[in-house]
Amino acid sequence: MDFSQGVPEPTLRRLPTYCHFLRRLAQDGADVVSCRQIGDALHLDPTQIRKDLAYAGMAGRPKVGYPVPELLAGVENFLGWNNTQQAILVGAGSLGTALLGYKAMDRNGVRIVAAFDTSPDKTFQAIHQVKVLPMRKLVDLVGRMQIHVGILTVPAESAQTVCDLMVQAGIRAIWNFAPVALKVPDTVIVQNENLFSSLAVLSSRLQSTFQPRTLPEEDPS
Amino acid sequence: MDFSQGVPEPTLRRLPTYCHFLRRLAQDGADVVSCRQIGDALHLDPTQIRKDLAYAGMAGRPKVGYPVPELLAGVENFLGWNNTQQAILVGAGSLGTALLGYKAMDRNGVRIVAAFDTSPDKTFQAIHQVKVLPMRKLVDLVGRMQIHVGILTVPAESAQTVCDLMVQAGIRAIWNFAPVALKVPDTVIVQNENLFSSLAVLSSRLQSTFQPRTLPEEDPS
DNA sequence: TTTTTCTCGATAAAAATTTCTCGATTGGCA
DNA sequence: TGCCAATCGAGAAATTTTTATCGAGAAAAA
Repeated sequence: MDFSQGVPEPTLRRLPTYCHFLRRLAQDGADVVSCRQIGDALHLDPTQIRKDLAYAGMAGRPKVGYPVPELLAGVENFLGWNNTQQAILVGAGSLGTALLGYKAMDRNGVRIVAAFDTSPDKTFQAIHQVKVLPMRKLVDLVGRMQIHVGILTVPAESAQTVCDLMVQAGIRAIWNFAPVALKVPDTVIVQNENLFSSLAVLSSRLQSTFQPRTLPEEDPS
Repeated sequence: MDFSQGVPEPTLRRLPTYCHFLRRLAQDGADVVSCRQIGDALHLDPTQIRKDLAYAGMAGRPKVGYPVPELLAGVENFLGWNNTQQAILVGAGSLGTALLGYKAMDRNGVRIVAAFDTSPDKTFQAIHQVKVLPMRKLVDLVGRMQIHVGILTVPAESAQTVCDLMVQAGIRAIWNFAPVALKVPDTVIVQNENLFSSLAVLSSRLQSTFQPRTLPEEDPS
């Protein structure tokens, strides 16, 4: 397996799906699982799954498959989900609030320890048991608690400003929900998440079922 | 340009980003824009942008670029954002609530006209001006209002059941936030959105900056 | 024990996507 | 007018990702 280029992003994106499925399998008490089974359940090609798992360093046994507990632990470990990263969230709007409410976050490698917002209505309140603090506390808290992950759920206009603040505070990785290309030093990782990208794929596909985009064979002019 | 295979998904995912940028340009009163400019702003390759725009059927002029208003209108039209689809949302949890609060949804081709939830605490309330109804009203409302888009923000356990209900009601496209591979007839479009996929890429990358995954050159045993 | 069947692992082929190259077109400027 | 610089558009090349093929290993069945 070629690791020189790092693990492909599509592989990384599929691994959490496997985790979720494996957790359920483990709960049901399954000992082993084959790529075929995973593929059937997840509508994916077994070969691809085998390759993804190989990237994560997992090996199986012919005719048997992979031992479920080891596989789950291995993939979670590979994704860094066993030593949970502490994170801060900036922007306690509706999306920010939703993320604060996600209990599952803990089991997915990230724990939000504090939120920040500019609105005085929100600061010093708690949302889903997480305290919301004013922005001026950010740099100090991040530095003191050695936090590496920042979640950015502010409007597009303020995204770069907040991003700069995060970088200044020592944040190493930013999960960015603002539809903006952030400028950061190349020591900082930015992972963009744009919900509307996904929605665009949907509505574009839906539209083309109504009026298929056909290319004229010959120009009939 | 080859349309026989349809528009590539990566292209579709980038188009909304262009829209967002173009809207700001249009507000600032820019007449024309070149791929270079867009690329600089969005950290993308100009050639790729040119190709994406060509897929959307847009043409520019050498030395000048693309006229901003036409380009914006053209891309929005291509994405089906000018004739907004009505949608229902099922699962008024924290994520569902966040989506209901997204004012921007309207400008992105989808308007949520009703929400559904099993919890009696939530039904017949309104969240962000959208009424929450009990599940039993779903089939009738979808049929009566000729709604084609369903947004699925329920827990994994109930996702397939709700999905079946949507399909039965006549939904043609499902935006699925549950980490489950839904089974649907192949006339129905499913667009999966898994926030944790994105988070996994982030945490995996972050982890490898701490302890790079190196492949041993030679086995030193 | 031998055969059959299933699954992994590695390699190769195919497909999709991104990046590069180059000629053509257009506006600005001397 | 004629040259220069910028940009598009199309095709080629390179890269990445997915899918297919095949041999080997291991359990189950004969």
